[in-house]
Amino acid sequence: MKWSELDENWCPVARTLNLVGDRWTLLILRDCFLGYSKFEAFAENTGATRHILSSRLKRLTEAGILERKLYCDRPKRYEYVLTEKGREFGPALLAFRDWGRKHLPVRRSASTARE
Amino acid sequence: MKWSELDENWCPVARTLNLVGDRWTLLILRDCFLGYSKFEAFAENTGATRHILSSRLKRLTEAGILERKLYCDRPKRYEYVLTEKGREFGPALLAFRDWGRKHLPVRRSASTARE
DNA sequence: CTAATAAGTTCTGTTTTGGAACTCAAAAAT
DNA sequence: ATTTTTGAGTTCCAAAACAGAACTTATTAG
Repeated sequence: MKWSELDENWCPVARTLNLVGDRWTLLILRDCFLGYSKFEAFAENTGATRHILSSRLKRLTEAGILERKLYCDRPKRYEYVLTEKGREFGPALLAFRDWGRKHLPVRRSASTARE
Repeated sequence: MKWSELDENWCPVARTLNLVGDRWTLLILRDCFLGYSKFEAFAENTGATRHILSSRLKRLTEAGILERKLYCDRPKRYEYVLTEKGREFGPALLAFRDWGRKHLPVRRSASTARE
């Protein structure tokens, strides 16, 4: 089955997955909720290659989840910010976070006391 | 970055994605919540190839999200059922469902009145 | 003039995936 | 008694996606 055929799937979970259900896309959205908006920041925080980042940001923008805004005119520089539609995806990420906190604790070396 | 390096990621969202953050895995879990448990049912409902299904079920089982149970002795037949850990993933899927219902309505041909 | 920064694009080699066919064991149908 | 069917996978190959690094473009800073 081609992934794109899920567009018209009767199941709203499947339709959602078709759009944002891949590894990097969800990490990019996490970054957005953490307040990041720049290409370089996404690259650094998610670990995605610039290649993939580029394709995912394009998709999220076309889907109206992110908006590509000019924040510097010369030279042209763009950033990506959540739209209302994108912000409403927050609960899904919180559910992931909560489940991960509870079921996938990280054995933390003393030096990395974050989270 | 290798995906497996996310195992020890400081971010619980990233750790969760490492385990279940791919297309087919989440559809399989959806099926589990809908009450399906058989290999053939997953194959039919998700549209995943048997190849991928096999690998994802293995991963979910090893992670303690599903349990592989013998339900027929001769011939040997196994089914996959959610563990408590797996059931607690429900809220995440509900969040996906809700977002999909709201933001990705399907233009429905009269014949497919479901959902 | 040279280097640095930001946001990408291009290139190449490795992985993962899609799709179909095949296996195995036992039961049901002809 | 053979053939077909069922369920749960495994194997094979071509096609698609991905990782990593290098390159581009525009402009400012040293």
